[in-house]
Amino acid sequence: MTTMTRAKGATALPINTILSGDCIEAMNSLPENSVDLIFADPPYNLQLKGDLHRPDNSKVDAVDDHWDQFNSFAAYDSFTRDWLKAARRLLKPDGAIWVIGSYHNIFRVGSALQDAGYWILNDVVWRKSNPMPNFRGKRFTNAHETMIWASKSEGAKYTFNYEALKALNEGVQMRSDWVLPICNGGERLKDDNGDKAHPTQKPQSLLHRVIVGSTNPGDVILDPFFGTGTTGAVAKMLGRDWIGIEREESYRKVARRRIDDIRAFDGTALQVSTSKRAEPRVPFGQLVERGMLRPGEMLVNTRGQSAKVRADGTLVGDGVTGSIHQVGAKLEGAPSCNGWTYWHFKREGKVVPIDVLRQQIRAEMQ
Amino acid sequence: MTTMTRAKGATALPINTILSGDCIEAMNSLPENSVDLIFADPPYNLQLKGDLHRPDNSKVDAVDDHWDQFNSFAAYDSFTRDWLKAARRLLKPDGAIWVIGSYHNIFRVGSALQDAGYWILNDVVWRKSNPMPNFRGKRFTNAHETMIWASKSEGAKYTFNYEALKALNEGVQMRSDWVLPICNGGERLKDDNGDKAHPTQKPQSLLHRVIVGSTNPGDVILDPFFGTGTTGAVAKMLGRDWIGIEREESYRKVARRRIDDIRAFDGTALQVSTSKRAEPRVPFGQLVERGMLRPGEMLVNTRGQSAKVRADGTLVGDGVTGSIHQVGAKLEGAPSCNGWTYWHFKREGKVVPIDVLRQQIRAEMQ
DNA sequence: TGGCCCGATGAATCAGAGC
DNA sequence: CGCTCTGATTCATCGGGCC
Repeated sequence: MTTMTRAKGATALPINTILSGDCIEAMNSLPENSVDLIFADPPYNLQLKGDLHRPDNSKVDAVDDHWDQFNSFAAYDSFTRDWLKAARRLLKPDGAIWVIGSYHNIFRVGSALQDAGYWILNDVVWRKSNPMPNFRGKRFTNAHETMIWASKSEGAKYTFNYEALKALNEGVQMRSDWVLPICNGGERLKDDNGDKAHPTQKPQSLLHRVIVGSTNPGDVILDPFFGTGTTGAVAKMLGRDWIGIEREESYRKVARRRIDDIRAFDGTALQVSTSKRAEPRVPFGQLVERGMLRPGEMLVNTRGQSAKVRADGTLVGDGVTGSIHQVGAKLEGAPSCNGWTYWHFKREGKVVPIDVLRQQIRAEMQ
Repeated sequence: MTTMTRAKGATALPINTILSGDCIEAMNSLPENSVDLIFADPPYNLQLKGDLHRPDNSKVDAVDDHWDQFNSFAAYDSFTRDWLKAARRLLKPDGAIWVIGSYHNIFRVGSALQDAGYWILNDVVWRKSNPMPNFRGKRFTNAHETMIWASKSEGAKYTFNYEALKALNEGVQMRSDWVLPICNGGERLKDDNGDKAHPTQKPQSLLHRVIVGSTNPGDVILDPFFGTGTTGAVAKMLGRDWIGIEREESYRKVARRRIDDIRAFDGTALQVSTSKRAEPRVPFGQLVERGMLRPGEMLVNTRGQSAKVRADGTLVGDGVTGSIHQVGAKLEGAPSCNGWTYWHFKREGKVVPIDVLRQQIRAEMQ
């Protein structure tokens, strides 16, 4: 699988190869100004305390691997500065970098990028369509991760395939928020025991969008935290060259086998990246938040019975508190009720179904 | 509009007032540990080079006000550290802060928050349903902003109205990505010339969700970059007290007029759904004391296993003696168990969860 | 073969009161 | 502060087994 090409300088660039060892040392062994794109999924520095159980008492498989352990923010910052510096040396002047992270580390990474002279082009939010819930109800569902896209320096002529991304997005300009499912099912790589081969494998759809949008065929893409090689797999499919760096032999082994099995331009696994979303669900509470209905306002049904809107989007009526559907069902003595068509509000003497307001929101969202 | 209350210390807290002047000095004049929530929309440190024009050659009205100019990252970081420090002094130990920003500044802010000892709880993405397109087609549509929600320190007992937010989201737990429209139309405040009064006015819907989710009625909310007072307006509507700090008289004037025109929602509309955790605790032994269950009576789980009730409110089953929770956990081999939903008793041939008896007691208590 | 039900699981900084 | 005990808490998806 190893192929060597000559870079501008004297040193060879080991394209389509997985390098072993520490990523900073490995990067420093490569020629400067030789790489078109870097995609990096560094350790997130999660600081997990005790165990976490689901409500059904099953235990959550935590990311507690040794490679994610740092003693302090200072240690993490130092590590981040070092690998970002080594990475920047490798980038061609018009090259770019993507880094993915969560709130645990992404603010450190973003600051370090700016301090190192990179120029941030966008932050892009990966909105997970199926994230793990917050089991204890103590915070918001952690439903996204953040990617930072930056050029090597201000004013660089980075690659951006605007029309290709627009086509991927059904003819509409690609936005900075991408809705994509997490990596599971058949795409999730298993080890010989049938367990997941890597705790944080990224979906190919995410890399597909990154690579289509910010490289051209024949470009060289480096991933210094290669893991099980999603970057290399998608790069190969899309006719780009790649270099991976990975410390753990177990990950390298899985990645090698995976990439060897891929033929270029075999995009069957990527169909999910263009799949259409279902019609957006509009929570009734959003009508209250947006001021379309006031807390305290009365809704009425066709029989003239009424219920009061509360600040959290629940209704109070007939001695019951609950959703528009629940209170409607109670009033009707029915097992269920479509609150959207059941309830009405008054404006200028007229009685209007609340579904009209939902239609307005959907029209804006289109 | 000015109201003064006495804080714990000697200094008065000027609630429901807009303070003028520099936000750091103003914050330092207020008593420490006196504020429940801080919402901050600091300058974004935008670095716009030259004017931006739409495809039809019309000029985009950029954010280039003098208050948004910083000469370097170092100057911006210094400013950020200073106001975050002053803000942290004001927060009650169990208080929290929200800061909103874009990729230009949010990584600096996030790092500074962590360095100052705040503890990040979530980052929340405001996904704009109608953002300004990227006119030049050189980047992704900048379609979101990022908010960071943090407690004053690790382990603090921050306020999170989980059930209210879940109700707002039609019964599904609230995620870290919020889809809300930008502020325009009638909500957008105009100055006397009919131009927009403030370049970055935030939508009320955003503040509604923040305030419902992380404060209780009667709490004090401080906004050190008050602008045209969205925070104060929504706080007043929702029955919270507020303090604004704003340097520009023109913004203060618009904000004062705006907030004076608002009336608060009535008390029952402000009540939100609460968690079971808030309900009074009922010892299982009380069911025995009150004769709702007899000592010697057998309880059963859904698998038909049984345990005997003792006079002191403990159970004996499977060779174990202990609380309803302990014996249930032992039978399931689980780390914990909610005995109230796990155990059932028999009456007239029917199997009834013991939680029904707890509900009876709670109904009598209310 | 199809439909339904059940179990498993995913980058997670996930409790609070009482003594 | 530390220890003990109570008891609250989940969404989307995939795959396997069963009828």
